[in-house]
Amino acid sequence: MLRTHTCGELNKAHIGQEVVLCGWARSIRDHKDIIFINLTDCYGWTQVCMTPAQAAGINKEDYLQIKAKVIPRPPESLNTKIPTGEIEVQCIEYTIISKCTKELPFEILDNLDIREDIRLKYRFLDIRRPIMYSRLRFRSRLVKAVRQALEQERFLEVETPMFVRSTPEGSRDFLVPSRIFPGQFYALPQSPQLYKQMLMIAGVDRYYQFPHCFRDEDPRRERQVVHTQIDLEMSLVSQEDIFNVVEKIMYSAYKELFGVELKLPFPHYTYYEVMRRWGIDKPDLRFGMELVDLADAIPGCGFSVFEEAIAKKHYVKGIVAPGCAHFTRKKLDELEAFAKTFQVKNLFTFKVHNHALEGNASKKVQPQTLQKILELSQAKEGDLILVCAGPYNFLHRALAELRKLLGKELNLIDRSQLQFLWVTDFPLFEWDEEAQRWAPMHHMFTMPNPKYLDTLEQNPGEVTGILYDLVFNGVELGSGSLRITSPELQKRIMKMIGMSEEQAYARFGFLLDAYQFASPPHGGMGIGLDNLAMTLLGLENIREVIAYPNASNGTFLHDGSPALVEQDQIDELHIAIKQPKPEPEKKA
RNA sequence: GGGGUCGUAGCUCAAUUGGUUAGAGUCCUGGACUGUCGAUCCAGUGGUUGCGGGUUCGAGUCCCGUCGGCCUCGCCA
Repeated sequence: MLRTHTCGELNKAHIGQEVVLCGWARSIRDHKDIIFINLTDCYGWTQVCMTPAQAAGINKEDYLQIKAKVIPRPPESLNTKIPTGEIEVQCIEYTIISKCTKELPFEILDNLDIREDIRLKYRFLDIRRPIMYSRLRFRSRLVKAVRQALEQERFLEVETPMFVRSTPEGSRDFLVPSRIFPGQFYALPQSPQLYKQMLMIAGVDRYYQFPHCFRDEDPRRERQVVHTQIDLEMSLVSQEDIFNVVEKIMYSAYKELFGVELKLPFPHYTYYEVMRRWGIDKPDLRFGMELVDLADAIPGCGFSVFEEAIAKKHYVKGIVAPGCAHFTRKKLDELEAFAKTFQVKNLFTFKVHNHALEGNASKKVQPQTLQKILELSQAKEGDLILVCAGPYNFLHRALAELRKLLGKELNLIDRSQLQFLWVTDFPLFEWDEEAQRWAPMHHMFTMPNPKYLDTLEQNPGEVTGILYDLVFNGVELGSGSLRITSPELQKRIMKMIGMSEEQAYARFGFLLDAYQFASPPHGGMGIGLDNLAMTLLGLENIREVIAYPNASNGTFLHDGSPALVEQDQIDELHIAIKQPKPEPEKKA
């Protein structure tokens, strides 16, 4: 090794020793007769003292190897903020191993406020910042804790293919053209789903992996085109068995990372219960403001918007914003505009004033209705009631987002709480308006709840699956299901979503075949690792926990991909590039 | 694909109603200074105002287009 110690480990015990340290010169403080340099590596930093003659020619971020003697600091110069703060090292001799010859695009500081694309382009400098290194380390420890918990439970780590058959269902595939077979393509896996199922058929019994998953969809704050999962699958299990294992994983992670012992088991709620009470399948239970169903107040209310909603079997529901009756017209307009981004057509507000309701819609409904709304909502003096009328999905989404927004703005969230929960019994299908057919909510290999087995086809919308999500503080960490292992049942499901047997075999023949060779019943779960790391750190940008993330347009700024390639390479792949037509020149 | 917002020195920002030579902090360079620790003090370098058009006597500022960042809706079994 070119060093005897790291820059973070020297302390009083080393005083008098001669050591060799390597690191970057992060801060150079010249006091004429003595020069201080913070020699830094990812483990910390050590103050190096140099004479003016020695320090000549050293620039910030030069990479140095320093032979030095460990000496105590003068009592008035102790630095209690860092572990090495009781000592410093007196430079004996040094080598500049590598010069920093360019001006830094930004300073290597933890509290940095610059455009993110610059950080992404110079990611190697960004990661030199201690806060970024600590996030990578956090993630590494998280993976280690999860792995330990899984190994403890006799899971076997198995890698699944990175080149797979394209499955046009679900999200868009990334495709890789075949050189050897013109016109044929590999796909990068959206998830290892089918391959882990086949591992169960293979008798692996308990599988896990931290696979990369590729989805060619527009990225988001909490989403990447390439993300990492904690993926697992188990044979011979009930839903509860999987919950147990995942709870152990989360327990292990919390213990390792925060020294906190989570309370197990996590509570369970059904999908329809969380939708009814919080309007969303991943509710944040750290604060109240549950949705209130106002349907009972509507008959005879005199307001056509409400009455028509009920007549159409839509909903009229609301939430109570505590102490918000003072909101200005402008603020209420903002809330309405916010709600409308979620495709509801209206938002009505009622202020509780002198134990009566006032507000934009209060004159449109009968007085007895107002009284009923007040009772149903249990709103108190000074509260604001926000009411929406509309179809199930849009209405619940809008109210849930309003609840989330107000919970944040009104500071209602108790940040000391760790609200894990399981959401179970999701519907198996959802109606695809565009395609005019039923589509699987999760994926088509999900086991329906047994009680619907005889009547699947009669009312697909009511069928629930053995299908569950793990939710934490309003964030969906992962989802999973028990799988269909019967080829007959699988065929029925495929037929229900409008897939002919021919199509099914063309796409999934390998899996359907496999299930004809006898399979143990099995199920599993996938948890988004990036998302989990971000959430546990309380961050809101997934790129902060990924070494080389993509920017929000899906490009990678650290190496400039995607990029053009040589025509030869394209020719070898037997493909032609169809350039978008250039815009016609505008007349002057 | 839609909407919002931003783009001025390496970085973070300012620049009055469209009006003189586009400023400040920081970084960098040089100098001063026995103890700093994101040192301090002094001086200096540093600009195609993202790019292309247009309006105007005059554009960082107004208009059109375009490119890029971030957020968001759609999308994401």
